[in-house]
Parts: sequence; structure tokens; C-alpha cells
Amino acid sequence: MRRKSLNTATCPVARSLDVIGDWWTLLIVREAFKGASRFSEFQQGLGLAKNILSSRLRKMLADGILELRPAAAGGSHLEYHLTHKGIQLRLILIALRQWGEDNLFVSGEPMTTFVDSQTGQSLKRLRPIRQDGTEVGFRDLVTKLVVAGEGVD
Amino acid sequence: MRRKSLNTATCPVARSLDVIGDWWTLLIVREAFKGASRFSEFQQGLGLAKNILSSRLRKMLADGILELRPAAAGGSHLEYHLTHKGIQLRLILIALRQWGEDNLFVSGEPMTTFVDSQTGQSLKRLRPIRQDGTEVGFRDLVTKLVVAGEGVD
DNA sequence: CCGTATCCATTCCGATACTG
DNA sequence: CAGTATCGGAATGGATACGG
Repeated sequence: MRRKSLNTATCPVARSLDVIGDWWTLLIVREAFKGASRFSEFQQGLGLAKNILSSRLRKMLADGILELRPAAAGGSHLEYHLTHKGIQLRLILIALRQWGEDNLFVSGEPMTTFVDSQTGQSLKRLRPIRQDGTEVGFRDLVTKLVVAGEGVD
Repeated sequence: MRRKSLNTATCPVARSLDVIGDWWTLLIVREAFKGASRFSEFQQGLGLAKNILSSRLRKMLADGILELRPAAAGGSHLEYHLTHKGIQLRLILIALRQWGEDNLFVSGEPMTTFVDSQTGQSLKRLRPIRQDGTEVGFRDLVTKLVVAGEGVD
């Protein structure tokens, strides 16, 4: 039987996973951030089967994460580009990356990391902070039911 | 054929997805943050089949995300608790949550959100910042190859 | 209450061949 | 180059029945 769809869940985590919670989607987004925009670039960068890539790209277009745009340099071609919604996934990639850097590598292994292209500086670890700028402790978060669109606090 | 394992990739995003990149693992972590620690609590909170839950819990134990501890209140029972490695997944949950809140709900829908249990304040959006505290623009991130354990910049 | 074992349908994924 | 079509093996997921 098909997995339950989570797209009506009240939990945003569940809905997010329903859209991007598979192995390839976020890696496609990663490639897009690295500059990939064509079918072959994604395929070579990821090494996945073409039919899988095809179906993922189609789903990501439908989900509004990618959009098709004519090639920049006059080519009569269509390219896949991140939408605003897709660009915002960058935070999730950074969170995944930092967790992986801190927990999945042993000292000495080669590893890629994000650096600022201007200064070469690396990034600080992301931290959850309250509206007033103070930091939230590990266990000090509770879920609360609100109505979307009505500013909380 | 089995999906390629990504656990030797140099990209931390790929390795992270190899460990937590399926639909249930992060939801189990979410339940654990909400206080679930027993098999039945996870099962009722998520509504997934018991065999799936069983295999996921086992894998998460093997991956060091959960650990078994004797029940707090003298019960002769074992409970699943997040390890430090598991607790650090909180950032990923927050990133997923904020993306979902911003992109997957229409105004008026009921939605859960994180608030600070002390003050009731909601959280600010996560932001990537450089070591010097300044904010990084959307496209100003490049991946760079480094060696794990050697501090970058 | 805590799982494990089995069964079955669906999906995922890779490989390959093929079209425009 | 950019996909689509098809195949087969493996994994996923739900339901149920069963043992500790």
C-alpha cells in the first residue's frame, strides 16, 4: 500500500518531508546551487539513472522548486533553475551539511565545506534564537498550534 | 539494484541523507523531541506499521542517533532516547519546519510551530552567517575541499 | 506491552534500448 | 543532448498474526 501522504498534516516538518523527503531531491537542489541547470549536468553530477532524474525533475517542477527558463546565452534550450521556494531550501542543505560535518566524518577524511566566495570564510554553526535574539536551549522548544498567516508573537 | 550508498561521499550533505534521508527517521526524531521514548508512543504518534518502526529504530540505534536506556521511574523497561548526535538533528528539524511554514501552508490553515517553553516566543528564521557574524548572500557560497578535523579559517 | 515474522502490493532504482 | 519506455531486482510500507 502506498505510504500515507503527509500533505495535509498540521506539522510543517511532515509536509516538508512529503515534498523533499527522498534521497535525490535535495541532492538535485545541491547540484543546482553548484550551478547545474541542464539534464546532463544533473545526471553526471549525481550518477543516477535517467528515468529517476526525469521523474524527480518533473515532480520538482510541479512542486514549484524548479522552473524551466530559456537558456541564457541564446541557445534554443530550456534550463532548470531554482525558484525562490527552491532557493530557500539552502538553509536545509546547510543544516544537513553541518550535521554531517560534525557527526559523519572521522578526522583526516576529505570533505567539502561551504565557504563564502568573497572572503573564503567558513560559516558559523546555525543556532536557533528567539525573536529577541537570545539563544534557545536544547529542550526549551514546544510545539504550539497556530493559524497560518497570523503572526505569532 | 540497490541504491548507491553515499556513506563514502566527500559531501556531508550526501552522507547525512544516507543516514536520515528517508521519510520516517526524521519524524521519529521529531516524536522523540516531543517526549516519545517508547515503542508504542512512536507508533501511535506516527501511525506507521510496527515492522517499519522496528527496523527504523534498530537502524537509528546502530547509527548512534538513539540509544536504549532503562526506564526512568523504576520500570523494568528500556526506552529510546536521543543521543547527543540525535539531539543535534534539531537544527535540521527547525530548518525543515521553517521552510514548510513559509512555503507549504496557505493562510488560515492550522499549523504547529515551535515556541520557547519559557517565554512563549517564536523563533527567528535561521540565517547563515560568516565567522565574523555578517550575513551571507544567497549565491555567495562555494564548496571547498578540506580535511576533516583541521579547522578551516 | 514490545516487538518479530510473514505476506503482499507498491514504489524505487539502475541498466539498457530507443526516439527526436 | 534530452529525455521516454521497459525490464527486473530490491526495498518500502501496510496489515495481520504470532511469541516474549
